[in-house]
This record gives sequence, structure tokens and C-alpha cells, in this order.
Amino acid sequence: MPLHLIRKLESFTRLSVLDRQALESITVEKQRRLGAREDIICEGDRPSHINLILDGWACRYKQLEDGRRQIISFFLPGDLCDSHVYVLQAMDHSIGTLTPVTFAEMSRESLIQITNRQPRIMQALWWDTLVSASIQREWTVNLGQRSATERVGHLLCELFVRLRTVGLTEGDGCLLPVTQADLADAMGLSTVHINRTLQELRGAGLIVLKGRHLTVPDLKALQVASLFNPNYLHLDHVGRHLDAGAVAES
Amino acid sequence: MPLHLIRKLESFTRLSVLDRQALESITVEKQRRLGAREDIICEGDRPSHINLILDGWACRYKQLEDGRRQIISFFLPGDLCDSHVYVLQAMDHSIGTLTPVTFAEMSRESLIQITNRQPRIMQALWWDTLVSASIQREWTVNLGQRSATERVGHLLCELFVRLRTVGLTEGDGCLLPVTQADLADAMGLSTVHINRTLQELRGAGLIVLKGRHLTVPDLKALQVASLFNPNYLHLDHVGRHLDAGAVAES
DNA sequence: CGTCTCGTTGACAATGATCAATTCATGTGG
DNA sequence: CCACATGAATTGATCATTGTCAACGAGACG
Repeated sequence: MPLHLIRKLESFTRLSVLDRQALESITVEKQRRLGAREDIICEGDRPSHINLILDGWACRYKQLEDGRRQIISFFLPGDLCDSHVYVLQAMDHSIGTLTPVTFAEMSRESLIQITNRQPRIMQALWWDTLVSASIQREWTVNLGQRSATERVGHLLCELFVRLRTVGLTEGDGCLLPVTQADLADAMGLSTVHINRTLQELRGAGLIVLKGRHLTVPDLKALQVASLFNPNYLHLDHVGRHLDAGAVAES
Repeated sequence: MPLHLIRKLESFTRLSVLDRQALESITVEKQRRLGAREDIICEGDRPSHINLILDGWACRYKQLEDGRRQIISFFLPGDLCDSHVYVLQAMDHSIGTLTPVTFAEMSRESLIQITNRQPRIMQALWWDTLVSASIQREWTVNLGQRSATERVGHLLCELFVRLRTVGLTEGDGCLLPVTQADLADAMGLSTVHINRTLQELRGAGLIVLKGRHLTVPDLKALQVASLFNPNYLHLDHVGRHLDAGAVAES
């Protein structure tokens, strides 16, 4: 399995062979596998590991006392669950799987070791952390300002671009392995309205969504309709100028 | 002026006299003052400084092409605007004042110097960064799941507790120097509805809000009504166990 | 074949938005 | 001190988006 994390970090900077080997060594450390709808970490836990999603989709979520659930963010293959929470005492939210998930548990120590030895990895992981924060801010805008149609369209744009970054799209299509109820909990809408919103997007020819497969025939059009500006994903290869001794590779 | 930042960090860990002096030296470095409704940093800028709010309120915000504005977070005295953005190429959002604001511009270099010399400050700033991220997540929950009344109540709880942490409350009261339009842009509601929501909270005896002064006669009651759980602010003095050679001070 | 989850549909209710005044507070210039 | 301008808060009336409830259909699986 190609490491999606490497693919993602290389959209920021170029990694040397050593960098890649270091990152690959992480995934061997300790792999775990969970089924769909299981918790990786629960609110109140004190996490001891940093988790890297290797395969499948997971999410951060919070449950209110009366049962309402908000999905706070999606974790796709290549995403790190929490790089630095160990400073805090306890998780203020939970992390759970949406599909069956394979992930690697990295100890804090080995991560520190690797980043100390490979400063470029440190910088790339910093970039990843900052982009995650930026995505969280964009979600605030999405929930606060956009209509249901714009909101769902925006989410689909974001997921499609993020999946493309880790090499999980094929042409204009990708898998979208979550239920409409999950999308509803993420977008703060009811499942019924998610359903109607998806139909609207279908009707406008902006998406094709059947089973678990999404096609975006005209990404630009969907972006315009959803007021999606990809700048917040910071995929502009900023770090490439740091490129020093890296071998040019395909 | 007492340094609100110090007050805040001490709700996480205990600082030595040296730590405090180091932090105070920051504020001398370069102070700037802006009026209300001015931009500190604009979307697209490449920020060169880290800004510390000394006095007044500011906010992160994003403006959509069609004019809609979302306030993404509030900056209160003692808040750091952006500790680490220098990894990214350009700001994906703007930071602007809501009231007249005094802030200190810290160079990246002097911050690095200080945190290298005073590891406890480094850890405390880490804590601050992580709490900011946690607040952003809670806003996602707030906008996604809570009704208008709960949402506004929740925001007022958060602001009250944060202000109390930096010593800007007096008993059960504090200043709330923003307009209802600002609150509307932050909560994703119309100004008219913010107005009616505030009246509802007033009518329920949960808040007294007159002019720019807010009183919360029964914080616990407001918390319950708003489903506010303060755990996400991580004010539980986790770092106190790190306390080693710090002198006991009043 | 029955059960389960997920997606879909219709009818209706409710929350919050929009529009348009009006009041209130504050500050300014004459 | 008053007339006036300005921005903010408030109100009423109406509209629209989205939620709720309930039912049904389709596919997956033991």
C-alpha cells in the first residue's frame, strides 16, 4: 500500500528517500484494525498514541447530552488524528470510525525521534497541522454562512480535493463511503434535507452519486456553485523552495 | 497594565518570575494601536509577526464573494493571534478589530528565543494553541447543533469564562463591547434574530445586557440552558504538576 | 425469507430570515 | 442648549428554508 501520508506531505514539500523511509517505518510500528462505527478514542480518555489513518474513513465527533451528534471533522487515509494532544489532560471529543479502518499507532517518542532526525518531516507535519486547523475554520464558515446546497457542495469539493491529494480519486470520481446520516451530522442538517440537497445537486448536473461512488463531472462548476475557494487547503507547494538535496523522482 | 496572557497561562501552569519577565519583555517590543473596525492582517497577506492582544477585542473573519461575513473566532486581551502561520504561504482569512485595540507585535525570532530559554513557556503556549483549536471545534458543534438560544447562550458562557480567566470580569459582570451585528456574524444568525434571542435570554432571567455591560446572575443556569460544558477550555490546571522550582507567589 | 440499514418521498410545522419602520443613544456643529 | 446626523437596538409582518413525522422502497445478508 502506498503511504497516503507521504503523498499528502509531498504536496507541500519534496521528501528525500530517507524522509520517506522514516515515514514508512511509522506504519509498521503497530497497526490496528477496527470495524465501522467503533470508537478509536473516547471523550475523557487520555490518548497515549498518535494515530495515522492508513485505510478507511474516521471522524472527530461530539455528542451532546440529549443525543445530538456533531461530526467535527473527517479523517481520510493519510490523516493524523492528533499530533499534540498529549499536552492536554483529557480528550474533549471522541474519534470514531465511519467505515472499517486500519490505522497505525505511533508513540509520541518515535514521532519526536523522527522529526528530530528529519527536519523536513517536522516542517511538513507542521504544515499538515496548520492545514487541519484551517479546515476547521472553513467549516465554521460553512456552517455559519452557507445554504444547505452550498454547504453540501462545499463539503464534497473539499473531500474530493483532499482525496485527490492522497491519490484516492480516479479521474473525476471517488468513493464516498459514508451514509447520508453521517453527512447530516457533519453539516448540521437533517438526513431528509441532506437527501433533498443531494438530489438538487444531482438535478443541476453538478454531481453523480450512486451507491458509494461520487463523480464530479465539472469540479470548477461545483466549486463556483458552492463558493468553494481551495486556498484554505494550502496545496500550493509552498515548501518546495526548501528542496535541497532531494532526488528528482517521478 | 497586568499582562492578561500571563494570567491565562497560569490557569494551565505555574510560571516562575523569570518566565513572567520574559513574557513581559514581549509586550515592550513593539506596540501598535488601531481603531475599531480596522484590519490587523488581511487575507492574502504573508504575516511576519505574531500579535498579542493587549487591550480590546478583535476577531478572525472570512468574507464570501457575495459579502456574507463569518466571524470565525474572537480574540480577547491575552490572546495570541497566530503562533505558527509562518509555515503557510498566505493568510486564508483576515484578522480585524471590533473595538479599538492595542496589540504587541512579536517577531518570530524573539518568540523562538524565549521559548527555547524558558521551556515552561513553550509548553504553556502549546497549551494555548491547543485550547484555541478546541474552541474552534466547539464552534463547529455550536453552529451545527444548537438552536439560536442555546447558541448565543453558549457563546456568552464561553466569553464570560474566558474573560474571567484573564481577570476581565467583576463578580458576575463583564464588558461585552461588540454590536449585535457582530454577534450575528459570529453565530450565523441575522441581527434581528440575535436581538430576539437576547431578549429571550433576558426574559428567562439568564442574562442582563444593557449597553455594553453583561451580567450573568447565575452562570450555572446559563450553562445548563446552553448545554455548555467548560471541559473544552481545559482550565483544569493540568500543567501544575510540572511545577518544580517555581516560587509560591500570591 | 425475514430483518436491517439506508435512501427516498409527502405533508406539515417551526425556526429563523427578510423587509421596513421606528426608537434610542450618542455625538457634533451651530 | 437645541437641531440634526449617525449607528445601534428594537418591533411587526411576512416569507423561506429547513426540520419533523411517518411511511415506503431497495438492497445486503444471514
